This record gives sequence, C-alpha cells and structure tokens, in this order.
Amino acid sequence: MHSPTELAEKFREKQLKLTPQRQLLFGLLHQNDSHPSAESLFEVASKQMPGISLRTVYQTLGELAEMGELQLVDVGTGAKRFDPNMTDHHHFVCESCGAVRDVEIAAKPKMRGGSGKFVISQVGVVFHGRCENCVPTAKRSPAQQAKK
Amino acid sequence: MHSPTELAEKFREKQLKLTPQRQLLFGLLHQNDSHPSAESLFEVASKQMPGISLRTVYQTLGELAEMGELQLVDVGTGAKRFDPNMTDHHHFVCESCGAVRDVEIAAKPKMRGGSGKFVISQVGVVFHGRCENCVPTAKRSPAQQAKK
DNA sequence: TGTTAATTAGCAAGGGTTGCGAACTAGATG
DNA sequence: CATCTAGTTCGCAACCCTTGCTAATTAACA
Repeated sequence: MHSPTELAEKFREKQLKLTPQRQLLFGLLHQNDSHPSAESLFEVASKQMPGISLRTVYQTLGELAEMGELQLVDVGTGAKRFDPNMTDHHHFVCESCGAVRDVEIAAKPKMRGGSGKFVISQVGVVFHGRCENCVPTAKRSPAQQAKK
Repeated sequence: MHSPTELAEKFREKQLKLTPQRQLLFGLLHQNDSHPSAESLFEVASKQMPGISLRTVYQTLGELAEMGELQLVDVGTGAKRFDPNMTDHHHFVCESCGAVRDVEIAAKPKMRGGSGKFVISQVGVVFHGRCENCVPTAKRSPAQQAKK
C-alpha cells in the first residue's frame, strides 16, 4: 500500500477523502523510519505544507492507525510514536538520544501464572538502552533525535 | 524491607526523613497489588491522612523509585503505575477495565538484527488484553479499576 | 530545647492530546 | 461546469498527568 493509487483506494474504501494533508502525512511517514511523534511529523510536514495544523496531524495519524496502516507505539518517553511498519516486531529506545529502532524477536515468550482466562490481544515489548551513537564509550555527543 | 524498622533504616541511609507521609505511602503501596497510579494512591492515602498533597505523593513515589524500592511502570494508559514488586516480571493490562497484573515470563527473548552494539539496560513487556472480569463472554460490567 | 536542612503543600505551568465548532473542500451529482 | 453536502481542516480551549517553585512546616541531630 505504498503507491498513491493504492492509497487512494484504501481511503475510498473507508469513505475517507483523499486530501492533500493525508497524502502528505502518509507519504512522510513511509519515507521515515525514525518513529516520529506527532509533533516531529508536524514539523516536517509544515515545511512542505506551511499552513498544516498539528490538530490535523493527530487526527490523520489516529485515522491511519484505525485503518491498520500504522501502529501507535508508546515507548514511555512522553509522546506516542507512529510506526508504519505493521510486521510483528518490537522496539528499542535509546535512553540517551531517544531514538527508536525496530527489533525482531526470535523467541515468543510463554506465559505462566495467571488463570489462563486472559485474552491477550497485543504484546508490547520495549527495550531501553543506548544505541551505537550513545554507548558510554563513544565520546561524540548523543545525537538528539525527536524525543517528543 | 517491609517492617517499619527496616524502612526507617533505609530512609536514614539515604538521608531521608521518616515522615508520616512517607510511612503511610510506603505502607499503602505494599498492601496493594493493583499497581496504583499516583492519583489513585493519593485517594487512598487521603482517607487516612486527609491533608496529604498529591504533590507529596508524586514526590515520595519518585524517591522510592530512585531508592530501588519500587518500579515505575508505564503501560500506556495515561498515568504511570507504581509497583513495589521488584522481581523480574512483566505486566498484563486489561484494555477494558485497566487492571494491571504481574506476569512472569518463562522464556527470555533473544534479539536478532541490529549491530550488536546496543546496550540494553531494561526490557519492558506489556501485554494488553482482557482480564477474567472483562472477557467478552462475561456479562457483568467491566470492573472499573483505576485507569488514571 | 534549639537549630537547621529536609520536606510538605499549594499553585502555576508545562507537555501531550483531544473536544468542539466554524469555515472549508473533495467528490458525487446534475 | 455549477451545485451540493458529508467529510475535513484548523484553531482554540480544555483536559490529564506531572513537575517547578516557594513559603511554611517539621524531623532529627546536638
């Protein structure tokens, strides 16, 4: 679902209009693997579409998430992050620069304990640590990525 | 570190005064396995100590967390939860009533991908789903637990 | 009992997000 | 192409959760 045509169809299916704002945001999100927050996506979008509203960014992102086009990821750094990668994966958050990376998990954890009556619909795994640019030995200053 | 005496010592070590507020909050937290938010702990505390301030609750919980006496858990439901269980475990969050339960994980996930240069200091795993009281078949209305 | 550094409480302010309503527009229709 | 209207956008106010600041209070030591 990366081509403009396919996007248009997806939107039409859901009775969503193909507005310039939606096209822009959808495109930006897919060019971007930094797991941006609404705020940082807004900043990028503003450059290409000066009058765009932060409100619209939130709204559009929420809609895309409902459509199953992207995930909302809460990595505990304040703002939610948006991730167009819908494959089964988890996240690594650099506690120094705030960067978020996708992480694949080989083993599926098994639960024990509990009554067994639980219905689990989603598992969120977040690794916190330091990325290559921020490991203690590295003298270079931490790359300040969107923490918002 | 459950007895009042041990608590007093711990505090003394850290040059923290043994105030009534701290004693109360520490005690309440350990009687409580519901992973309360600051707000809900505040409500409980207020019954026993009417004038206590929400500010003090936040402050005290923050201090206890720094002391390694409790964990701050962000399960993505808005407010942070506080958990005196410092053993290696993860959390299950009912998406209907907001209840939080401890979950033990048998398998430790192995990471693959990435450069291997990551330094992982913490892994947060949160399961989302429905608890016994809230599974779809149950007709009783979801138990509304502290979602704050 | 006095002294002092730590603590409390209250309020204001901050970040992130959402509700609301008025103005606007994509897309269907004629 | 003009019209119509449901769906959108945008700006603002308001919301929740949390923290900064400060004056008043108090635990703990001498």
